[in-house]
Amino acid sequence: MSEERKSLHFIEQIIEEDLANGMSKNSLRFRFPPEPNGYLHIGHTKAIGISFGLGEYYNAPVNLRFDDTNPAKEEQEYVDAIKEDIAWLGYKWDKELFSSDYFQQLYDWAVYLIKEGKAYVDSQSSEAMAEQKGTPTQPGIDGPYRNRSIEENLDLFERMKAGEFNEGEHILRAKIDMQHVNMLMRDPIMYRVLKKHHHRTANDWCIYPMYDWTHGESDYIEQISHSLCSLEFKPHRELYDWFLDQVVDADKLRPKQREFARLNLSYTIMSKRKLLKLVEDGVVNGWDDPRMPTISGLRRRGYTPNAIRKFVETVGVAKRENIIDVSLLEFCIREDLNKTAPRVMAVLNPVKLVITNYPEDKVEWLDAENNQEDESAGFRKVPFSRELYIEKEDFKEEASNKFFRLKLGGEVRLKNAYIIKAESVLKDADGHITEIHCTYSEATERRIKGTLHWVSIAHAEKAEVREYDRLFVDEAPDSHPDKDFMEFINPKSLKIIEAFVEPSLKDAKIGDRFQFQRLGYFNVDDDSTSDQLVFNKTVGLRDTWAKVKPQQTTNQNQQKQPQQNNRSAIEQIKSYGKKYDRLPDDKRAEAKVELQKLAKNVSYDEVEPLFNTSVKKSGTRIITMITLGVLLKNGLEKNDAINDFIAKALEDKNALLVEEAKAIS
RNA sequence: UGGCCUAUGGUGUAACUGGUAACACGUUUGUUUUUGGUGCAAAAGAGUAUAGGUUCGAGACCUAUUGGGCCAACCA
Repeated sequence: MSEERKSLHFIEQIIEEDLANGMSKNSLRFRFPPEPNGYLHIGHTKAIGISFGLGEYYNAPVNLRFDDTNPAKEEQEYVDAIKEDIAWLGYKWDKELFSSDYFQQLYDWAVYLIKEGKAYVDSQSSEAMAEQKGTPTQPGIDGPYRNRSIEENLDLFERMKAGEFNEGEHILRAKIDMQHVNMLMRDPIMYRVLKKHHHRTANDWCIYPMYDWTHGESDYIEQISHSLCSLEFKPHRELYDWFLDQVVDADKLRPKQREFARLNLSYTIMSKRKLLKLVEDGVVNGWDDPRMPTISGLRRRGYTPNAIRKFVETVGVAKRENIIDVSLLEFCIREDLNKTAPRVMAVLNPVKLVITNYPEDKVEWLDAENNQEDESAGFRKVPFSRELYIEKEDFKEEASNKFFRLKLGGEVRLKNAYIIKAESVLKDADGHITEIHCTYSEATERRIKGTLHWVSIAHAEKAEVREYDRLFVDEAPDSHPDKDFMEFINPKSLKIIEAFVEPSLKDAKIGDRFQFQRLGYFNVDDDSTSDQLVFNKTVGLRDTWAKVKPQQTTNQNQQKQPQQNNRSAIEQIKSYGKKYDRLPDDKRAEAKVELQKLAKNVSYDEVEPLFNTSVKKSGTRIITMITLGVLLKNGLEKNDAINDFIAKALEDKNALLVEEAKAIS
């Protein structure tokens, strides 16, 4: 009946509008333009998801364009890695292109601009140019070379291209306006001399175009309809349009740049430069370290393309700064893996358990369900014997009845096997438990509260398990102006464990994903070999028990109060105004106390404007009255404005207001 | 001493373009369960930064204020 209309995000709305205004659906075309100077990270997946997602939604082509205009930083290795990552995410690009494909066209256009008197060669030092450029609040001034003749500019530019000059001697600038309010419009640089080998054009060029000169023109050459980028490029739009104005043909499609807020994830960083530092300083073991927020890191960690795509879809597209909680990412991967990952038993922190009434040489191969979420997953056999490992955490000699696990005299179910009862323990000289002695019962139909996972010691495979914690201990490590992000590195982000896993895992292949029951999701790491299994912990299961038991620190998201502490007292008082008269009695009393405290830090000048508050906003008038009361008590003299305000309040319909007014009249 | 962008539960996004705030995560509770997982059900949590205005009616429009972000690389 009611067609479920998916609400469109603002970029889709812009496109819909363009379509409605006559743009053909066939001319829709997008692009994703990474610079091949590093690996793609989770932040890029948002940009990828938007452009490629739009391509899928409108059935329009999406180009993959490498923005390779700075040979000093770019390498083929990164080109290859980026392609691998995008393909892994499951997106298909239409054409693979490079900005360097357009170097000749860009050069020709630059010559044209010079001939039109819209570009010139500047021969000053970068310092001198920076000085003339002014600041955001101060206009720039024209440089001495700004009015060189067209002939001289043409000659110089040609010689720049021919390699006659060293880096830094000359540059080509657009001639726009040195007084422009937008810094980027103050004669931006179009070309610089760079005597560097380029990963694709080798030594064909020794002048390279700058981003602004390249990007819009490349979009135009490719006939990109909507060029989407992150918010920090907003000021570039004006220049993007200016450069386009110089070359566009009215018959051809003119690209539009639009900007969205980039993705930020709590407890991590997204800057390529900073990620590179983590790699170079050996904080992590490479770009694909499972702790890295790179796509390759997440892949190695065991994340699935589906989960990442779901995540990007869930965070949405808007224009305000955001920090998304990692718990959302974790939710997405759990949701996916829960449906697909085979269940398996592994013990990470073992303690030996002996079933005293089970024959010593007996072995049973029991049926275990592979995945109860997936009927087709079937069953496997797991070996059961007299001596097992269970998790240390799953046994306590004594515990409250909130503890559903094994305790002396208590019963518990062994997953896929029998019910056991703990009878006694053996301890070493230090009092550590070395063995738990139990008896078992084959009557498994009974209701039993706890179920434990286990492995048979004789049959278990040893495996290395790598457990990861977040890389940073701060929610936003690179947002502190006075502190370096490296200060927040979590020294315990990697924990290597010798674990025991059930024998069916012997044949696990690199990349295989499992749920270790009751523990979490794990995948087989690239380092795994035929004699040594290595697992990464992708993410733990949701663990409501962990919240109940006394937590020893770790970085729990401590509930932070709405940070109004740094807001001024009057601002805080005002925020009470909205709700004050709707508060229940007890809360209102508390609020009043708080208000009176805040009022001590408020001056009369701050309160007076509130006297004009419209009659219908009684809450604001009440809090104003209370604040005023405090001021009067502290020696403020009544004046006409105050008397007026009180007099009006006394006649008001609102009983609370009348009451407060009476109190100080 | 500027310009541009932005402001909705703890977090992220919605609100059919002006009709009284919804969805997801997170949290809590109940239930199911041979995973303290999953599933199912429910609850709490914002009155939309502040003030003024337009309007019968504003989260949405206008004005001012406040907070946050971006802009001065021969980087992208």
